[in-house]
Amino acid sequence: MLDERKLDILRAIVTDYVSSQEPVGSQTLVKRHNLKVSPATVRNDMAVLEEEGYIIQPHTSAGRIPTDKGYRLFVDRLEQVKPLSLAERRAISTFMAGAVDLDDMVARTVRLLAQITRQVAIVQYPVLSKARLRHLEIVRVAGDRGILILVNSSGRLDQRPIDIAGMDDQDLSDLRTKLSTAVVGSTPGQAIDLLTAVLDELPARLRAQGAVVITVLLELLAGDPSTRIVVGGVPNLTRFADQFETTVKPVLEALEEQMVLLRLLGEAKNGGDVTVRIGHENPYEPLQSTSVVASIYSSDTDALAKLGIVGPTRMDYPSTIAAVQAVARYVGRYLAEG
Amino acid sequence: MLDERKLDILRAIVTDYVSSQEPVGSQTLVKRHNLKVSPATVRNDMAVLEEEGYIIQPHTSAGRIPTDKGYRLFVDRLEQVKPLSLAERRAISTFMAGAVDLDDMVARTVRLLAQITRQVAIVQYPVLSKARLRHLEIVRVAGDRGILILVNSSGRLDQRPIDIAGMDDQDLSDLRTKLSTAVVGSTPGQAIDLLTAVLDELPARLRAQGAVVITVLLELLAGDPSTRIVVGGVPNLTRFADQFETTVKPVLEALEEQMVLLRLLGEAKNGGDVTVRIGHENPYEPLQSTSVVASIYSSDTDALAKLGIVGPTRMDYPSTIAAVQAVARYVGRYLAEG
DNA sequence: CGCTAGCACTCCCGGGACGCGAGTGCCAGT
DNA sequence: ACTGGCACTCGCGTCCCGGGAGTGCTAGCG
Repeated sequence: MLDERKLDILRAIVTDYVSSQEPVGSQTLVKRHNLKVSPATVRNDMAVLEEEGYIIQPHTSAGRIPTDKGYRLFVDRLEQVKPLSLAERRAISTFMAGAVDLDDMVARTVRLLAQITRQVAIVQYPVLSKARLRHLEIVRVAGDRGILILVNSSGRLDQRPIDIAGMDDQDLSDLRTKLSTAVVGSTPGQAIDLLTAVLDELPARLRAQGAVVITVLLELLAGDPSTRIVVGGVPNLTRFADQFETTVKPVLEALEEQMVLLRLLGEAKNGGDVTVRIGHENPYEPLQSTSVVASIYSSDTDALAKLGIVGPTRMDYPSTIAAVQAVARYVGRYLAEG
Repeated sequence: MLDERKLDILRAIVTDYVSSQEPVGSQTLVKRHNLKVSPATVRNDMAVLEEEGYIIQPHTSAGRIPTDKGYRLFVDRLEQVKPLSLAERRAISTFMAGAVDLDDMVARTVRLLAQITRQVAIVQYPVLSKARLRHLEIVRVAGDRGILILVNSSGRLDQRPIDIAGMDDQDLSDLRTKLSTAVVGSTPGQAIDLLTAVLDELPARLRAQGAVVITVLLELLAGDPSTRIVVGGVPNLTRFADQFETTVKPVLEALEEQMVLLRLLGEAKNGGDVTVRIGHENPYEPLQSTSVVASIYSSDTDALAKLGIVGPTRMDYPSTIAAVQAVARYVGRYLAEG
């Protein structure tokens, strides 16, 4: 059905269209890719590709542009991932090297990704399901208000305000010790199980307050902390001002909605490979003419979180995929090392 | 020079132009604001206003639009701040009521502000210069890596990774106690002074490590934590797609730069009043055709931080100013109460 | 049978002409 | 000091038209 030459032609159409942003015709195609056949032959092949749905004409007597299906085939079978240049690799590692804490690392990652892909970057905060709790603290802030603080082995800090009315410093200290000994050293999942038993061991005097605190603690442990998502490189959208309605506007709207972002990154597979979702393949209606390139990043075997970019379907897939992959790997490695 | 009627006309031009987004002519002006004079008279007055630089014609034989100077006069002398509707006030308080912690509060504030002004909202994290340190903790995360944690009376948490190679748990505990007793209860400013003395009191064995930790701690205390800025309502820019080059693009670029945002909010005065910076008055070149409406928010007498919105110069100043003012007050009150 | 050269056809796009309408400035009159 | 009237300006939408890029088809060639 599609012989080698037709695939070559499709590949040429995609790359040309991506770089020129204009429908590409048979003649220019032959010239630019010095094919060994005549424009007429190319036209015949293009007619077939069009029948099969890989390319379309915006209007009669215009060149062809790839359809989503065409991009899909291109991504699946035709492209080879471009290795990053040495300069780019070096940029990545120096960029990440200076990170001082988790927040900073995520901020740097998103900037880095936006910069090398020149698209809008999305990075989800790491979820360390296997991370162990290292520390639990209760701090009196003022009067009846306190804060419950959790620290885990990845350096992540969680906090939640709690009501500590009616407890003196000794009470707080006791409660803290009880909770701390029960919970420190275990994973969030284990901790949830362990906590239910703690309440019974509390001195009667602390029961009521303890129950409140434990409830908050359970929420904190169970609540999915992965909800946090950071976005960067939004000004890159200005490159697509001509597609305002189809690209800029829907992307801006999507970026404001954490839920949408989660779904966009959502089905990135665990295979370590990069997931590409093209146009209508996106789980979010308005992003019909954009693509999402996403990947899981992880340290060791523990799946951590996802990151990716959003851009027009008409993007440079080989470079973008390579960049996302590289950044995901570097971040994973960085996390593993600390 | 400018009699009452001319001011009325300027006021009418501004409000009409803001709502219609089209240059406004003498005839429509007379009709819509049922002025007691004829279009010809209005034209004469407009000629004067134009000479004085308050309005211009985009081209001969078109209506007039306000200049930055015109908006300035309008804001300074002509408008009266629209009180918010009851529904809006109620929306504000219910919106803020559910905040669980500082992060959440800031997030809610930015969403709220974006929603009621329908512009891009900017909120700076509160800086509590008078807040007291409540707690200091050193946690071993893994092997040689630790975290230094500070909690202050406003519920803010700061953290910094530290190298704790060569210290056992007892050392850590000692160091923690020393630092904690020295510092807890004082303001960041005082703490900086106090810390310099602490090093001498440390047992010789802890000197080297202690110096490192104290250095980090000093950085943490001195470093301006107000750098953090949150942005929201970016999709509101889509309303101004027609002014892509002058409004959307520069704003998107400004939003990416924390420093620029700080400068934009920068000179909001302490007077509790709202600052309006119109067009060329902005300290950032590319924002020539946008205005910034900003205010300080504070609990009690302690100045906390700033918040505001960015939008086209052609915006509804009375409503926007009222909204920014109201939100700033509510947030301040909320912070004061906890 | 696959490829190619030639050719007629389609249709987008940019530029020029044109009329409409909103708006202006000016002047004479009240 | 204001107003009515009037000639003038100019942006904007519409239409028309020619050029050009690109196509599909067909006949011919190896």
